[in-house]
Amino acid sequence: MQVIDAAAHVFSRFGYHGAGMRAIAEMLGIKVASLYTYFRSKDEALEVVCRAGLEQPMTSLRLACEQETRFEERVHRFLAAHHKLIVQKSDYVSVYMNERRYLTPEATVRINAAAREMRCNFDRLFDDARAEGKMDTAIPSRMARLMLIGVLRNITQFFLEGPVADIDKLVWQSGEHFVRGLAPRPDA
Amino acid sequence: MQVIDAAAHVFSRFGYHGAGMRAIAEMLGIKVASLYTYFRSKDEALEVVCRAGLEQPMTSLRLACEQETRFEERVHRFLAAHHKLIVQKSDYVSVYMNERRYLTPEATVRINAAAREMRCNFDRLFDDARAEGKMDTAIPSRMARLMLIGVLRNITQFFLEGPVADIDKLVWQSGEHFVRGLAPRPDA
Amino acid sequence: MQVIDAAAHVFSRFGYHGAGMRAIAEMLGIKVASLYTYFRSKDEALEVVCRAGLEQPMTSLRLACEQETRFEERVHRFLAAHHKLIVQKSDYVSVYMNERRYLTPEATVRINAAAREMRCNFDRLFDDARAEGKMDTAIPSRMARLMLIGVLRNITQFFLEGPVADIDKLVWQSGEHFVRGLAPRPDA
Amino acid sequence: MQVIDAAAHVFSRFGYHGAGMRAIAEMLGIKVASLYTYFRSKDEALEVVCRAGLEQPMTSLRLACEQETRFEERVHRFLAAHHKLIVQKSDYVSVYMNERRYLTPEATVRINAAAREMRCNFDRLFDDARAEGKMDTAIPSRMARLMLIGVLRNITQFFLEGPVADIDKLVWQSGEHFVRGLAPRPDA
DNA sequence: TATGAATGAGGGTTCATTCAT
DNA sequence: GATGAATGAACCCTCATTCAT
Repeated sequence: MQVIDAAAHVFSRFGYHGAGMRAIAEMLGIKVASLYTYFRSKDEALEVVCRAGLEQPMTSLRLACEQETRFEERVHRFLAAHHKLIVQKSDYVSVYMNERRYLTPEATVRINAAAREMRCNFDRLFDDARAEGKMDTAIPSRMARLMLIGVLRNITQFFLEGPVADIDKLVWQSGEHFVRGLAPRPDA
Repeated sequence: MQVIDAAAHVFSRFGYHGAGMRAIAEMLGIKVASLYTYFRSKDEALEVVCRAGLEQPMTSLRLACEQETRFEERVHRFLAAHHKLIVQKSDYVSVYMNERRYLTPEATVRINAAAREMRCNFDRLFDDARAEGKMDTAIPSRMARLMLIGVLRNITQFFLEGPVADIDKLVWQSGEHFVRGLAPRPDA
Repeated sequence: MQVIDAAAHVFSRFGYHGAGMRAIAEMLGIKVASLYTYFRSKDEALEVVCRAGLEQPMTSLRLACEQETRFEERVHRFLAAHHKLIVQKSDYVSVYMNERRYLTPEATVRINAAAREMRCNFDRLFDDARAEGKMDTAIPSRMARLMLIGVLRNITQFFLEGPVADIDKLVWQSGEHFVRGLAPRPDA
Repeated sequence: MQVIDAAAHVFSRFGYHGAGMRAIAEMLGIKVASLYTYFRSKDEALEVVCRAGLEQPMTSLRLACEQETRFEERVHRFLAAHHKLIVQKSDYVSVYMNERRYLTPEATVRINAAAREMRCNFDRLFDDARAEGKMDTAIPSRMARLMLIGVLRNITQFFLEGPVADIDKLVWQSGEHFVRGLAPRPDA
């Protein structure tokens, strides 16, 4: 097991402040002092995990947009990819979502720079949707973005809180719900 | 300032494990040892805060359902009440949302019992919506509930992460989006 | 035994970096964590000790100058007082002499401010000596001061390095030597 | 740069306990583990540095005594040589003076054996001075030795604590003061 | 009610050192 | 000769908690 995976897992499970270096070390079967061969500090470990937790969904979004042209399909594909991602790497995503606020100020700046790129990708997605006539023009991209992130957060959180039986269905219906909610009013 | 408010604020700001009794005491202008006059342990303080953070939204929901009959209005009123609530008491809500996982196993049981009551209120809301013809019958109540909780979480989180300029608009559009997404397909 | 005495003793014996909080605690018969009731950090403890180690010789010098008028007597009285001081409080003096370089930059500034006052007292001593005709006018006050501090350092160091048999004699002869060395050339 | 020079520099700058192997390695541009190719342990490095720090002044003293016959000149030459030495190799001298107390007991024994030889050289210097009529017969050689060592320590310390403007003058006047202070009383 | 003092446990981190490569 | 990885021990310090006052 990779050292950084162990860190992600432990941070995800116990929270950054609730997690001890000891727990990470034990999970790897090494001694605490040895961890410092792999990262300089707990802070840094958090940053590395957060960066991965941010970049993986970014990749999902980019791929979904590249491989699909229709808005609904893009959304569904993005959410499906995200679902697959959290099944395999939920730790990273959940740490990014729930623990990034404990990043060092400097690390926050660095992470935010990367996050800005993701926002651009979202905005492009919604611009395209509007061009397709799939999106109520009264809804600004920013709102749509915040709400889609909310969907992500929701899926992730329910996945983490305990095994949700039909999470596939939750994912699909969340996507469907999101798309429908965005659609222009039929009477307009 | 109330002792429990201070605890809520500190837990919200630094996370349960990131928060020290010292921070709570300093906020009240008393010494750490004095805190134990007000609660038996840090654990207990968390439970009290979480309970309040759960019950206040419950009240909002109950009131919204009592005072309104139309589904859309109920949702908007609920979200508006929630918005008002987090402006005043965001600490409690955010602690319930983000820190309840650090509750003692026993406390978790107690809190979950209360949470079950809220789930019932949600289910009634959606049963009524279906009766009103405002909700796609293919969507189970449970899904709708999870998604509405997601909306709550989203609003709360964005409020906390920093002052969102037009949060009123986010609240209203989140409600509108939620309602629309739930609506039966026009072609059905 | 006072907590700060223990710190002074341990710093003096093992050096600041060679000394552990454990050693201080053991000397007092308390646990390490309890030390932090008395000072905020090891840094701060060093500053307190250094301050005392600086102020006590300052007092000796002031008293010697107040109680005596003749230069030689002032020097002898000062050295004798210093000798008495290091018999009782050698720890403080030696820490000031040997460990003050490990002070925090901020603490260094604070200590140096106090040290400047002592330099003034020295300068006054030598001005008087010159007026008395006891001092070669070719020797600047600053030089004389540096050399007298050297004498202090010497006495202290020999005291610390192991019991010097006739330290009284060393003190007296150091003083005598210092005074004589300063005297104007007889043929001048 | 020689490995032992780096050790001397780091020990001098941070103190033996304040210095880490890492600092020495970084100064040489190698990794910590590689240091152990050059010495067996930190202890041993300290001993090597101390030995050099002791032997170099010994050489100065021997040369000064060989090349001069008059007492005053010997002292001045010795101090001048010492001054020149600390300009080039202050690290070694300062480590010997300030850090030798952290030597292993066994190393201490070895160093002290070498130091005894230096004491003999001093004693010879003062015996000659007395024969020349340059030294008050009431002052034992041992006292004179302790005081001359004090002068050395003083010069070294002031040099280290920061650039002293006219250190040449301090050196010369220290020597002059030392010699004069030792001289027999004119009325005797 | 309030607190100063004390503490066991544990926090993250650095240390000097070894050893297989 | 050089080093990455590993480690036991120690580092300073903070933690939540108790208790006599």
